[in-house]
Amino acid sequence: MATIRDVAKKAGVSVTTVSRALNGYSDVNEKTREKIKMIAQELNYSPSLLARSLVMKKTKTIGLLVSGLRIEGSKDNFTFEVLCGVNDCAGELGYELVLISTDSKKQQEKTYNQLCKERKVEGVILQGIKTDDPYLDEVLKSDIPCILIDIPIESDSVGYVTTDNKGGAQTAVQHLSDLGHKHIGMINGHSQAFVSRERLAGYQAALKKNDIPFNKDYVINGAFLEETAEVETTKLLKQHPEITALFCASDLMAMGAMRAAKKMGKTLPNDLSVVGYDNIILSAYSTPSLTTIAQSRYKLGFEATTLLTNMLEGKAEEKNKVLQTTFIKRESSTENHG
Amino acid sequence: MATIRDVAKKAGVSVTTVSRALNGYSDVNEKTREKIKMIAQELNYSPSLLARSLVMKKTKTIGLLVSGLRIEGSKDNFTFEVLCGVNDCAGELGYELVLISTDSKKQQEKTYNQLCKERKVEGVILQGIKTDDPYLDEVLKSDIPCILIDIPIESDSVGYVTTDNKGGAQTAVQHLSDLGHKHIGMINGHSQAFVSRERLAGYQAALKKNDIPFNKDYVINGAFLEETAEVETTKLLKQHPEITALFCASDLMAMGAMRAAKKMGKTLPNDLSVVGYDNIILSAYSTPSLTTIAQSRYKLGFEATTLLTNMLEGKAEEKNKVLQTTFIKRESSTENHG
DNA sequence: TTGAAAGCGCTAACAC
DNA sequence: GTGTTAGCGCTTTCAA
Repeated sequence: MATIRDVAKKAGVSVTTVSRALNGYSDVNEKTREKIKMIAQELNYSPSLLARSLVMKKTKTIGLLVSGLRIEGSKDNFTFEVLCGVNDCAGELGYELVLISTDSKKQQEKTYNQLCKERKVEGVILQGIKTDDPYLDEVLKSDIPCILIDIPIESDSVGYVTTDNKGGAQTAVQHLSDLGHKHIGMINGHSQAFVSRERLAGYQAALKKNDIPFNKDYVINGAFLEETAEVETTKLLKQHPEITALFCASDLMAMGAMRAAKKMGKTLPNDLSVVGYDNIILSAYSTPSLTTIAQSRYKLGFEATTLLTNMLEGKAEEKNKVLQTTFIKRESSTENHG
Repeated sequence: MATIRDVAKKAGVSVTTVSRALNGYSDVNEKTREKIKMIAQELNYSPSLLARSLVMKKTKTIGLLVSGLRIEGSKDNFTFEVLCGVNDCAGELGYELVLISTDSKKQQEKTYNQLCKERKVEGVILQGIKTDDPYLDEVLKSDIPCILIDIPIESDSVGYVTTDNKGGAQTAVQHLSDLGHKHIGMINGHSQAFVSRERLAGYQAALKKNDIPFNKDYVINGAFLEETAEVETTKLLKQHPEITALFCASDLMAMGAMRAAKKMGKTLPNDLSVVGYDNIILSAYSTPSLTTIAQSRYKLGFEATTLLTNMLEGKAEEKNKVLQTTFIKRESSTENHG
């Protein structure tokens, strides 16, 4: 591995000059610069980002900290699409990206701060964390700039990006109401998710607006899991056969819910209208295809990175961003025939 | 940020001792070690991996170099699942993971060697690269240890991991033949993919074994894209209405092929049997669900990492691994009714 | 069992 | 314009 010294020696100049030449400083003779560039190329030299970071105390690196990076994630692709967004934005802005994944086991070994300081990431984007995760406290106490995805908390060093979950949910339920449904159930995620609370609020708001009384027995948790949603939906529909429509807090749970309904002998969407949330790939391919609220995970990642780098570079802008959702009508919702 | 010096000062010892104490060397008084550990914790000290790597000339970091990390990848999840496998294995073995993504634009700016040397990755896993990509030459010339995914090339510093593509394809086509199909088309990927060549070989082998003549007009390329496959399938089926079965080199293309058939008024699987390759999530949810050859992208990533770290640690083992596939029967294939 | 000193590859004051 | 020097935070000889 050629170092800066090798280049300097061969060019007959000092390492300083090489450094300056290669980094585009103006106070260096153009001829010298050319020569140095030539030699650098000859020697196949590339500067060590390590050494540079050490002396500059800047790594130009951000970390994407994912809690629970698991293969199951491929069903909704949340993490992957966020990653794409982060990667694209970071790339554009010249930041390196390191992927930090943790799970409860790892978290016992290393604190959030350790994880970040070790690798000298300048800032962090946090995805997939529950509101009762101990890391969240650490994040808020830490002075490492951080953007939370889908957790609307803000502090000096912490911002967030999320979508208009309440609005999205409201749109979904309004749609069902517009179709004439009066008995609308909800399959929510879990209480440790902000988005679940918001989506529930949206559900309630829509009911209220349409003078439909809120019945708490109509709302169950599916843990954002397809299987759990299937099981819970079966229970719900058995207990409340008057339900003709379901709003699910995720498309994946909607898949489970639809399967449950089918297994009970219901015909979709005639016997049961279902609206999901997310617009995952599957939702366009299922039978019936799923009416849903689309949110762009990619944008979530991209905007998170924009916010984070703004923070890092001291640009005094907003530290949070709320993205809008889009309603997508497909086959799984239809007029109330009940 | 507390440094090793801060700890040393507070503990009243030299930095050398702190280093030794914290890194578990035996030649340090246990009492001193305890004291140092205490103080380190107090100061919230975590050693700078940067500085350590610089002096040790070891980063314990591997890079996952992905060519074309794009949101479209969420349809087949190839990259994501490989990433999960790499991440899990790297985590187990104590390696850091950096994600390096390139595209043709970036490649003009930086060579493969630059990309890797800059970040001081000790080894690389390469995914998503075509056989005519200029990076591939560089990889083979470079002395940076590298594992290629799905490109069976080996050299001193290069190994690979792939699946038994020929065998998988053969199984798929044998299945169609067993169902009585005589006119079996193939939607292949593109010629710049080794897997395409292998799968074609498997297709031909199965035909031969069953005394079905090979007709090159029956094989078309769908570029591994759903839309292209749809367009090309339409042409193929119009030109050769005698075809009753299709083997597709990817599930995604199988989706396109099925859509094409449906649009032509065919009933699936009665008018046309389709077998895919990959076992992506979608294949279980489509209508009809897709018979396919399953390959584990996760294992691909995991095994790649195992091979790579073995190389890095000088363990003289095989530098390649071929994983087996699994045949998965679903609804899209049935007996020849033609 | 501990410490002093050198050095990893680089950048940045400060001279000249 | 260019070189000298110091130092980023750490590990590792070599002495003591």
